[in-house]
Amino acid sequence: MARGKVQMRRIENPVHRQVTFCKRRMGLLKKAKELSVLCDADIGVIVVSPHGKIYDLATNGNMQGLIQRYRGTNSEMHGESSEQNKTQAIQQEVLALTHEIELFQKGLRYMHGEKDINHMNLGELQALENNLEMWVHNVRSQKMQIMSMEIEMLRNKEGILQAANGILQERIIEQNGILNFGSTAMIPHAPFQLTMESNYYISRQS
Amino acid sequence: MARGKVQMRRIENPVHRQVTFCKRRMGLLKKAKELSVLCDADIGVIVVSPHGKIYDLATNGNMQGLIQRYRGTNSEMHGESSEQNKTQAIQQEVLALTHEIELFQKGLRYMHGEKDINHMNLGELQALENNLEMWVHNVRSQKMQIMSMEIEMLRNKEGILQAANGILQERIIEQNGILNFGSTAMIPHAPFQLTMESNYYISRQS
DNA sequence: AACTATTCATAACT
DNA sequence: TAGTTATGAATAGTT
Repeated sequence: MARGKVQMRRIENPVHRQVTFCKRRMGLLKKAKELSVLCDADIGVIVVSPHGKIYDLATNGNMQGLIQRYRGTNSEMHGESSEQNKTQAIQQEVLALTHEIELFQKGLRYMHGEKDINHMNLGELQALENNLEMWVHNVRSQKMQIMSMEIEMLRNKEGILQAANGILQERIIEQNGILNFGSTAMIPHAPFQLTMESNYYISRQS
Repeated sequence: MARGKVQMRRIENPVHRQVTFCKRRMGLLKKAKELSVLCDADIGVIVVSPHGKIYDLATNGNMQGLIQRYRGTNSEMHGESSEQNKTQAIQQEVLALTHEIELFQKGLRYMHGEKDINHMNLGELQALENNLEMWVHNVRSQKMQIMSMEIEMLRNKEGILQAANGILQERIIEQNGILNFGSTAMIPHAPFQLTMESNYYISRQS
């Protein structure tokens, strides 16, 4: 927000990230307090740093009570027959999270092949991220290169055949002249039509 | 903060207070999201309006897991522990699954570009999954199809030219016979060599 | 940690 | 309720 617009993505430089974390965390908590005072609202903020350190703010000084209220509205299962219901709810949560993980696995499966992403740490994932960009690019250029070579080879062959064709026609005309044949109409032209647009498909792909 | 400095105390005018609550609440949640993205932090915000309405944000999409972690560090504040003891194993499982999801999110981050995967719901993730599979497949088959058409066209052309070549050579031989020329050695064969392996590059890519 | 040049958030207004 | 604008606040990059 100053000295240049900031991109809304993870700050890669660890020092910058740490400094920004400090500054913005303070700003966030300040904003929360202000909102609480100005509008008489009850606010809780929990911030977990990348290293697992927890910072929190509860404007009424009681985060537990806030969490109670939160859980109360989001899963009307607090209070009465607490234990069994809570266990059930948490089990459902486990189910939901497991399902979510399966979705992620599907999303990732196509790109990591044999390696089990479950056993990759953050560093490996970062490396994977970098490698994938190159991977996609390399596979495509490899395929492109192979097919381009094939096309070039076929075009060369086409050129050779055209030249041969021309020479042969010339020779026939020449021989026709020697024989004093009245016409060259016997030489079929239609099958030798070579004016089709070779670059049509290639140019369309750009 | 605009059009005059605001006093940091409860806004008495109910209308002003409600408007400010709306605006600042949105601002607070935005700031929380930004901090989460920029610094790779995990943030939960709970806002309870004066009328008891609850607004919340969990940057990892899972407030429960966040609360679990929060309680983990402040467990001594939790009072009666029978409940927690009986569900502790499951809660830890939730924690582990939440962490696992975070890893997947990081692994996936490279491919969604601008969109913040932290704020995508399951439906959006499902759509992303489907789209990615189609995306990779479509781009590749599109390119493959175009180049295959080009190759096929060139091969057809090659076939036509070969046929033409054959016919022309026949005709020359025939005419040579008519002319009673001693040999056909004048017809150059080398440039017409057609035995090179057309499928070499194509077969290599499989 | 302190300092600005900028961008951002928002109070008042429409 | 939503949109605009003048102004104060937050903060990114720098020292």
